[in-house]
Amino acid sequence: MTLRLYDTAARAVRDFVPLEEGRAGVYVCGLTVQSEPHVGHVRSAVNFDVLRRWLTTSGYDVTFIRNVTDIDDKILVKAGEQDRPWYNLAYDMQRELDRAYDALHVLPPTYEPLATGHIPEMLQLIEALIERGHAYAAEDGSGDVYFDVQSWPSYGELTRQKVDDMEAAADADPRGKRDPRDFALWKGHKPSEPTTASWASPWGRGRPGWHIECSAMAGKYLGEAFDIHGGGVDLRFPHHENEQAQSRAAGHPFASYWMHNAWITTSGEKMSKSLGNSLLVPHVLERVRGIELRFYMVSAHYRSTVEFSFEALAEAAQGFQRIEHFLERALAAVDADELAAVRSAGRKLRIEFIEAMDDDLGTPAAVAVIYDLVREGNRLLAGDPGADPEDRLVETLVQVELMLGVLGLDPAHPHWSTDSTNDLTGVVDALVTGLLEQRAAARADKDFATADLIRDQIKAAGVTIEDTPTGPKWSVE
RNA sequence: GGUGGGUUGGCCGAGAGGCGAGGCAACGGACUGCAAAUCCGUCUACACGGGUUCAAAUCCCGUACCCACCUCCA
Repeated sequence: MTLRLYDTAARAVRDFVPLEEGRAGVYVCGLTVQSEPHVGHVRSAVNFDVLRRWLTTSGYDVTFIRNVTDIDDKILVKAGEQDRPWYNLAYDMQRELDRAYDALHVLPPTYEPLATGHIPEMLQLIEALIERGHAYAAEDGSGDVYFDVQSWPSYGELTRQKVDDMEAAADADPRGKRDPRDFALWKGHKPSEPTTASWASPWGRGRPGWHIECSAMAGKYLGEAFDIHGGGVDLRFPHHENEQAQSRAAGHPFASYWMHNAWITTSGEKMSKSLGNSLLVPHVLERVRGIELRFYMVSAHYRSTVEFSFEALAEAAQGFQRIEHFLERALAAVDADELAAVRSAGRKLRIEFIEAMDDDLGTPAAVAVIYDLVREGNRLLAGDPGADPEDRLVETLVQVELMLGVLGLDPAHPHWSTDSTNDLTGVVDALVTGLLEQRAAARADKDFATADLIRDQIKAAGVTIEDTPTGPKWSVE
């Protein structure tokens, strides 16, 4: 069984064959840090985090690069509107983004390059393109440098478009362009823009075009040829098409596989920045925990559009809590030494889970495998004692832990430890325990009215009581 | 105009020629003093119209509606 991935360029699921055995180089387009991240942005990060984790689990030595675009038109415009330096805005938003990634346990990439830190690499690439006759400096003195689309016959190959069918850029102030579809590699400095947003180049001061950044950074950290390039569907054109064109025109084979995650939509439409604050990550995290939001995203396939709703999110959270609940109960029921022994013995993942993940990261099917095991485990917990050899429960528990871990969803992982608990646990425990003792006394006297009253009061405070064979347990809702 | 994707049960969400994905909700049962949690069971769906096939949600043709990209976008 080998890993198969959907390759946008081939428009088909293909066996993953790395350039170098045992290693995988992945480049994912990160964000332009111009505003706070919403759930859609984070979906991409979660999807590719799952890819990264699965590659690692499968034994690959993964180099995972995700960039930050920290200079571009919008950053300059927004910073201008807010009357602050553009680099301050970009840095602020970058930190917001980091917080959002962290809240969803998106692992830090191997390295996260900034566009502004790689100007020399970009200039080098642009010069190579000019030498090879695939780029030219505008003759209007603007200092712009463009990629010459007509000079590269396979332009459009990634998205199967013919140059002649493409609509010319509407903004096309044709200026120094030879063809309206030519795109900027380098943008000459404009007097209206801050000088801090410009760098010296053979064509005068200026700043890089968007597409060249990724080509330069991918090349620097992954080499001229690497395995997987990812990003959101919208990036296929023009961004990824242009990246590929300019990299290949410069003589670099570039990416072997192209992967694109689908959107999270609202009301059937793409989530755009004009939607306001309701879907910003911190806002959504007021309603559910980070691990629940991650579970919601992982429950859908990365290439399927997800219609976001708080109802669906709450449902997912509900479902996840059932898994967590099983974990808690099993952990309490199982012999600690035996558990430790089984854990350290290094169990293999269930074949159904592996097959699901190998099939183009079939996380929905993988989650279904987890639920099947949770049910199995619950049955063992509920059922005929004596009939069950306890090690089956231990095995089931460890399997569930393993699978959740692969998906970045193990609630026991230290990363999530601040998520649900807080310093008041001890205080609440003392209070609730006192009340539970009163309830127990009432129940012993068959005074159920009083017992239920106490339970209702506790519940009203947001604490749920569960009677177990070993006595009542409480948990905060 | 060109390109890519979608329409699945009350809801979410997989699958991609034959074996009832899974979850949430609801209902019935077991358990419980009653609950909660858990288990068992019920709810047999694939936009529409044709076609291919022993067999179609899945393939083919057509229709309708929706979304995305071709301008910044995860």
